[in-house]
Amino acid sequence: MIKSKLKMDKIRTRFAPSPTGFLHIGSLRTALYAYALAKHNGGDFLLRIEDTDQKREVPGALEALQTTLKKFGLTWDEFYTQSERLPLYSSAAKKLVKDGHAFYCDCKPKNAKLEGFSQELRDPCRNKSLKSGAIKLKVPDDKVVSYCDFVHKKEISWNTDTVYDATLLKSDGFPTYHLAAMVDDLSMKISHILRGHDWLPSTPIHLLVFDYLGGKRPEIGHLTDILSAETGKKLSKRRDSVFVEQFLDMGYLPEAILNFVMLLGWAPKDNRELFSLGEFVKNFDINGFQDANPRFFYNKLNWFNGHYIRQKTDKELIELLKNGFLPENTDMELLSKIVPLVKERIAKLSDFSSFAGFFFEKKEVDKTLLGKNYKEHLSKAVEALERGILLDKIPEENGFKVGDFFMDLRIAIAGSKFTPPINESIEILGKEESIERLKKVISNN
RNA sequence: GGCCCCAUCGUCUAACGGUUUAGGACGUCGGGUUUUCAUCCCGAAAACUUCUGGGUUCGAAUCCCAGUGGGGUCACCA
Repeated sequence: MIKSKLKMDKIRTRFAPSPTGFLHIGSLRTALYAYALAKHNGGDFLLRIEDTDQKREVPGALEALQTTLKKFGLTWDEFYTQSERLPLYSSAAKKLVKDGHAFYCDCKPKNAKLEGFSQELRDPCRNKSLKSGAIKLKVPDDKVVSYCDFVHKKEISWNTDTVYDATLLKSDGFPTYHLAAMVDDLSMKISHILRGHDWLPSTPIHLLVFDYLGGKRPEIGHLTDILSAETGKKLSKRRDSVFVEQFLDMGYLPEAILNFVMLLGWAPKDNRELFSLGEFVKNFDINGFQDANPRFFYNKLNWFNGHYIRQKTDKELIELLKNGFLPENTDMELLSKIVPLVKERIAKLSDFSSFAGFFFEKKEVDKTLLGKNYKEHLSKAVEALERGILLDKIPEENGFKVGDFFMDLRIAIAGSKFTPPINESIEILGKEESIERLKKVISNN
């Protein structure tokens, strides 16, 4: 019997962000998939910083990026910075000129944002045989370039008559993405390029560059765009929360964000939904990629987050709450008593204050919420507390309706109809404070 | 506008030509547990039969074509 398993080269993927700000939620997903693709097959996952546009670089962005990636458990095996590899790109560009696949251009750079801008397909400098300036790709006429996308699992092709003479090396000596990324993917022996859908239209440029540079072209796959639930368009910084750090600040857990995002654009055959990073890597299947753009709905994110919050031990949850979700100078002993009561009531860490805020400060009591017998209810409760009698006995002894009695109590103590269990809350709050709050409501006409 | 991608419940998706009266999850609604809310458990509605119209086939959500609709992209940014 012949076991014919194709001996594949080692899988090597990369995440290649530019250090221009926070980590986009879509980028996190791209990184996750690239990581899983590599790790599922025992391969390497590289982090490559594409900092070839000095103007857009944001100080500190690189460090922030790495910190965030690590929070999600996405660790890399190798690290590269393009700005430290400049000679590689310029010599590659010069080789392309020498081989007749690129040319120098001394036109002044155009700005796409300017009004009346229109891209010319064939650059006027392509036959001038200039000896200096920017270097552009000499796109051949009427040729078909194609590749098989491993996300969409289909062949995609272009006629080069629709491809413009893209700039490869800028006049400042820095490469553009079109050059740098291809040179690097080749030299770093990347086996699979996984990137956003927005790169799909410029893929023919990259195919040409790969072919002219020589060597084995990596597999290429384009991930779907994540669409805004409201607009149905790509998530935008202006309207939507798009940065991972924003979600962290809102009180979403890394496990939940990761789990949510992995199912936007990928699904297993058995429709399983709960995955840790490790489980995802184990179950990862390249056939699970989706073709259609998903929408970012918060419902499921919230559900995942609630789920993962409940998975935490009280101690772990306290540590998480310490990251900016607690009132100033929170008493830790008090907190450890409160946390078990709110754990299954919150969907986000930031919900803590709305459920447990009354433990730390007196809340305004809206009298219209109280029942018509509230004074009687509260007076008996005060009496019981003062004499140390169990509150549970009060309704029966006085002929109160149990629900009404405790509801008035709840509102007077916490200022809300929705609270943690009121008996336990009173115990935590203390007899004195509780009595004081009840009396205040009784006397405040 | 040119080029490219896409199209199953409100949302994320399963179904890879026939076990489909299209399955699951979130959300919604109803019920149970509970002194509230939440958790948890049970159940229901939900895709004018898989955007529309053609074709291929004994048979199509699944393959092909067209239309329509949605998205992306057209820089010396990535």
